[in-house]
Amino acid sequence: MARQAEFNRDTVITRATTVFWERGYGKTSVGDLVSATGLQPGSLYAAFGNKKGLFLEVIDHYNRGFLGKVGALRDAPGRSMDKLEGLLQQVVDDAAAGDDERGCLTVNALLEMSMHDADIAERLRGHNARLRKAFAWLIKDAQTEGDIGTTRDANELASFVLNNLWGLRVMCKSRPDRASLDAIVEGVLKGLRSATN
Amino acid sequence: MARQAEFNRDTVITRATTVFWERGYGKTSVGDLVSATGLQPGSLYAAFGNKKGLFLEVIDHYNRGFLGKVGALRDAPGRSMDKLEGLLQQVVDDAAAGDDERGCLTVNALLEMSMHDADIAERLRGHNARLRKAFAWLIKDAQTEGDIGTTRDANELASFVLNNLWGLRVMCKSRPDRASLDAIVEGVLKGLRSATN
DNA sequence: GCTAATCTTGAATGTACATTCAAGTAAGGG
DNA sequence: CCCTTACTTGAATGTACATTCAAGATTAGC
Repeated sequence: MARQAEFNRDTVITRATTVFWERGYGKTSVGDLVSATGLQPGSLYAAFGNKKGLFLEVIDHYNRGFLGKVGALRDAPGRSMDKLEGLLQQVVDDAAAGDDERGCLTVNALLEMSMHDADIAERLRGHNARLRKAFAWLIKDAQTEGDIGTTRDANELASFVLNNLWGLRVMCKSRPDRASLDAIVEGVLKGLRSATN
Repeated sequence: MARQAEFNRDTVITRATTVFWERGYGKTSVGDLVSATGLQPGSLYAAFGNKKGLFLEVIDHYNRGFLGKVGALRDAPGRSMDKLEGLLQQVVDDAAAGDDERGCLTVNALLEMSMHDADIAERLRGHNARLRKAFAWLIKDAQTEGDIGTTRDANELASFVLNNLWGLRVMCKSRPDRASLDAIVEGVLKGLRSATN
């Protein structure tokens, strides 16, 4: 009965993600998005409402991805403590390689936007809460496996881990040395483990 | 031989700090700065070159302040380990009060600008390095006082502490609960202390 | 009280931007 | 093959902004 859209929504979101991630929200112009996605302003606005609408979908998509990764890790075989270490190590590797000066889209967005846009702030806070819960599950597993003591609450320990993850996402912006990054991972693991008793 | 300036440079910088801190660099217009400082565009440009020049002076001023605080702490009486805990606790108190959703001007600026402006990025990296050194001195003191083991390098442990400080500056943007914040401080202290042996 | 030097004022300049909209284009049912 | 419905195009709109500049104001030495 009507003409069908020529673009694929996921492809557009993925391409928009790259631009927002590299430039931040404020510095990304609609023109940049037009170039990156191949959609003209009219189509972009018809599909996403406005720049902010597209951005919200972008951060949702991004967080679903990361959350999925942590969830999948939980189902994978191996000790949970090793999985946690592996996750941190991966962030450290990216930071050390200098590839990832972009940091984390969520952290970038949180710092840039939370004071200025209540909708974006709320969305990001929700994502953070879900991510913490995912880490808490992993920590609970490590507690039942005996690698972390049960005297401390898993949710609170998850906040400690998350805090260091966010820290690393800030650190990577100032090209830190490898030894320091390794010391951070070591510090986190000791901070977790020493609750064993 | 010539007319003298009517404004006080430090006052202008302090007022500009407030605006940049609340709004970020990109969202702060020169108009905002004109309102906040009382200087007209012409005077502002004569005194600081441009918006970026003023911002550079603002972050220098801000960091001198924080660095001075850590330096003064070192000369104060008491155990260094307690001083470190006190510093973290202060950030936690601010975050828990919800006063300080502004976070840290340096962290905000690092995330907003490091990818887009090499001058600002370099300046901030320098400040970070100096801050880490200040923490390393405090940790060295704690090592000689016997509260932290000497098997691990003080600079690397300082990175771990700094990492958590940066993390807290991100955390405070999503209104975290008190218990989690306390758990973070506890995690850092255990991560440091467990090196004692 | 004149001159030279500097500061202050605020309107003007030019650019970049988010968003809108009217005209053109495809697709499928009748 | 026509009509309805929806998508696409890209120029137009209006606003917000960083920076400049010419005209006026203030100081200190002479």
